[in-house]
Amino acid sequence: MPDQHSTLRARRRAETQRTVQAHAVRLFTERGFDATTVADVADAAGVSPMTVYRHFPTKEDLVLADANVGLVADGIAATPANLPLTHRIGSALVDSAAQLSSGDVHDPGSNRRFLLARLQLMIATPALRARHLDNHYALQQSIVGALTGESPDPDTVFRAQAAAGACLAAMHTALVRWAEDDGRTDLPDLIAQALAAAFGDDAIGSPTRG
Amino acid sequence: MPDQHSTLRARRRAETQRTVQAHAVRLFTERGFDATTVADVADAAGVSPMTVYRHFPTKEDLVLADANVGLVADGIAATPANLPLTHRIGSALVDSAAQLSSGDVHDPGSNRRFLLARLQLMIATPALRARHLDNHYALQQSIVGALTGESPDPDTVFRAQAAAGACLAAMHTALVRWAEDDGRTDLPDLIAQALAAAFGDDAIGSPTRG
DNA sequence: ACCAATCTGGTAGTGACTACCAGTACGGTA
DNA sequence: TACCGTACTGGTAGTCACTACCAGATTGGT
Repeated sequence: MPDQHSTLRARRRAETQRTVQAHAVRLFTERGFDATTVADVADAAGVSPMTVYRHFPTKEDLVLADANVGLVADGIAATPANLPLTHRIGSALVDSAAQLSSGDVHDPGSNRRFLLARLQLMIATPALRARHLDNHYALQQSIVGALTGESPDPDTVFRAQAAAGACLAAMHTALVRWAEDDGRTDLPDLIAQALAAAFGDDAIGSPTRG
Repeated sequence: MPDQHSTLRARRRAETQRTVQAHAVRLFTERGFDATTVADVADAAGVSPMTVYRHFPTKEDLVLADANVGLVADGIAATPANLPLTHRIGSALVDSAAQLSSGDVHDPGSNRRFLLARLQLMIATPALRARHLDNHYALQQSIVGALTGESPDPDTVFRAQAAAGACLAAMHTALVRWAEDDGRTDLPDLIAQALAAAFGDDAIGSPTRG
């Protein structure tokens, strides 16, 4: 069997995923998440309900699915290990946000606009908000992994978990504010402000921004 | 209409709620949350499935429902307003945990044991974990309300939200550790340690413990 | 004894989600 | 070019959470 699967199949698969997710986010935004059935999404995307479930395990994943998982953890590993934990995590979060929130605010097809629409859905819909916070919990574990490496010391892991969870919660506050402002405020700035509010104004090093 | 409803009706209602929830947590722990249907819970509790839904809006609420909401917010208001935000929130969290986690570890009918069983379910089951984190989000809002009062200044609210979210995330790390240790460690101590790991060892004032 | 409010239960749905099965298109091979 | 294993897609039937809508029973106050 070919371990490197064909590019054509993979591209088609990614294509349908993007199409289905785009139609889903559009319909959810227009009519509301609960008022839109999976069958509606399937019809709009021109596929069968079965195909939707093949690509997205649950209806909620139509909004939550994100290809950019792991970006933060990679950024963690690139920070100097001698800094305090909250320093390292905070800088990585700010940098990742700078990468993800790039793009034009007014371009409706931009990645930034799509991210914003998904985020607004996640905040407004209870079921999505809950799942979104649980994703943060998973992200926290990957950050802890990047911070502690193979260290089996329970106390080290515990401290890293507490720091990572606190940083992510502060970032979440910034994300909510960003969504409420409809993306008009600079997201990395908001995250830095939230981190400063939680950990003190001097707790965050100078992020890599001009 | 009588605004103060009869004590007999209220007591019976609370009684059935306790019974149903106790059977639910027991069955969920024995067989797993997903493998147990609401009908199973209703049968075990000796009521109809309809009655279960009258008392608990969703299956998840059978585990999540907690009468002790508002305890933290009350504790916040009792803290001196001149302390840093994370100080005030942290002390209130430690104090609330001391009240809630009291009771014997070995007494299977104790409130502490029941709280522990529910917490272990919330951590092990993805759907419950997500809802639990969303409850923390609601708790965060109530803390912010207790902190800021009627202040309409957006920046004040933003800073309070960031601080409250960060403190709650640190507490959650402590809760997970407590559940993993099956309640053997002192919960207020764990929370204080988590807060110290996130905000620095000197960030938490002396909690009201001997 | 009577009324209003509440609690409880039954029925018939909707909708998310899951096997199980069949048809079809792709990718590599002879 | 013909062939075959694999993956993608679709249909059917079913489970289960959850929701109106309705009917009977119980409680509290008049």
